[in-house]
Amino acid sequence: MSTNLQFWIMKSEPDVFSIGHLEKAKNQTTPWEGVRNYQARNFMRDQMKIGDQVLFYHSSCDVTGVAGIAEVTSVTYPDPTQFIKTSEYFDAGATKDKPRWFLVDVKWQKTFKDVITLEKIRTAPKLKDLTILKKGNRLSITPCTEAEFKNIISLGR
DNA sequence: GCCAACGTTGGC
DNA sequence: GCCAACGTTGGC
Repeated sequence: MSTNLQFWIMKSEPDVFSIGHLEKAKNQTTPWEGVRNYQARNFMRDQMKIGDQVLFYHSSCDVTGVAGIAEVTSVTYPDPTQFIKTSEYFDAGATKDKPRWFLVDVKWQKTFKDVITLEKIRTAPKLKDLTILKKGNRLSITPCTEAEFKNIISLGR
């Protein structure tokens, strides 16, 4: 594994878009559209690279936690939904010349048999510094270390 | 449904 | 540039 790869946790509400949706999507790939937070946007625009590994997190649902693995499969490009007037993600302040929102494509890799629950993650001593566990953290995209990434996956075994 | 925490907006 | 008001996130 190349050492310049980065590791991420990306949240999605499974009622809207789950790991199952991603697995069944065309090419098992989706543009990660709808992010309207500057910090999360900046991660996609400035830091994500093809091959980066993603933990797919289910939020605001019955069983919250990491539901599977995905991978970044595109370079950054403007989120097309910001230009679509009828879209809930439409942004009147964005133009094609000066887009405001950027995204990457994400491809399905694996769906865990059981969701690795937030509770399990929270009680793992090695994961005590994980960003999503910090008080008040609501960011939908956060980086994690390779060690944290592997530790989370190991909780499912 | 509640509510803490955070981000954004807009008046000044 | 400050900050109050408002909107959103997301666990519970």
